[in-house]
Amino acid sequence: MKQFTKVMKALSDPNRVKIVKLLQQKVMCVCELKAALDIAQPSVSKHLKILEEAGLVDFRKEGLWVNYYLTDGKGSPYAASLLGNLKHWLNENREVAELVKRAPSLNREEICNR
Amino acid sequence: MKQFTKVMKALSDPNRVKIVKLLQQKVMCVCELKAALDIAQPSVSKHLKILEEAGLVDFRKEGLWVNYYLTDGKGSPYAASLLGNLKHWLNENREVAELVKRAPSLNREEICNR
DNA sequence: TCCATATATTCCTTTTTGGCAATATAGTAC
DNA sequence: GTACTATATTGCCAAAAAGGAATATATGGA
Repeated sequence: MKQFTKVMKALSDPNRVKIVKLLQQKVMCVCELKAALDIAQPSVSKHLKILEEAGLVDFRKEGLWVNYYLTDGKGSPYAASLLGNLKHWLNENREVAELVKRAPSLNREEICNR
Repeated sequence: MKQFTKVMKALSDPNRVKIVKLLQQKVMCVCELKAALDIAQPSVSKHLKILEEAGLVDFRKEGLWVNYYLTDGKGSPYAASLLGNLKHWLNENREVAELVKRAPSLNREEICNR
């Protein structure tokens, strides 16, 4: 039950849903997500932790950067199912569409360190 | 986006998930759900309203009773998908299994009015 | 070693949520 | 009309959650 409600709660926040939609495009570090969402860095970190604990995202440390990516859902059938559905859900949403369109042009070297 | 997060939020609370699992068994009134969940009546009503606004449940007034049932999901593709998945999800959960097992023996005439 | 950078954690504030008691509303029976 | 019952709404409190500023940690380079 807890495993299920964690996935639901993780996806009940718009910024976390946006993070998922962004990570569908490419692996991203915290400061790229911060730039895309325009919220404070600690908020991004906190959201990512919630998504991670729900089994929706995972990360790899690479140098100074921490690269986040969507899981394959192996850790949670609920996460797997929702991630699958979210591949096509919300693509027509204006806000999401704009975020996603801008995602490829995000460049961490330009964005971070300011 | 709001339509989606509403469904997620509605299903992020254990008592609301239990209500869905109970309504999979049969149409139930508020006091039956109150008895099954062992929480106060206003809490049940509030949970039901949240589920209703997410498009997960609907109701029919019949005399004094208000009978709640799961929607067919026509109102929301997200609700439809989750309701579909919840037909098989969580059936192995101990708490849910016990609730579901007891659901058929709930008798509103006996339970209410006390 | 010291400095700079990317991220995580802590702390605090504001908002939201879940719970219940009390009250209001709606329907039924008399 | 009154009395009774099922449910909804209101009001309040405590706990949880989201936000950000400040601080701590970790890594890389001089």
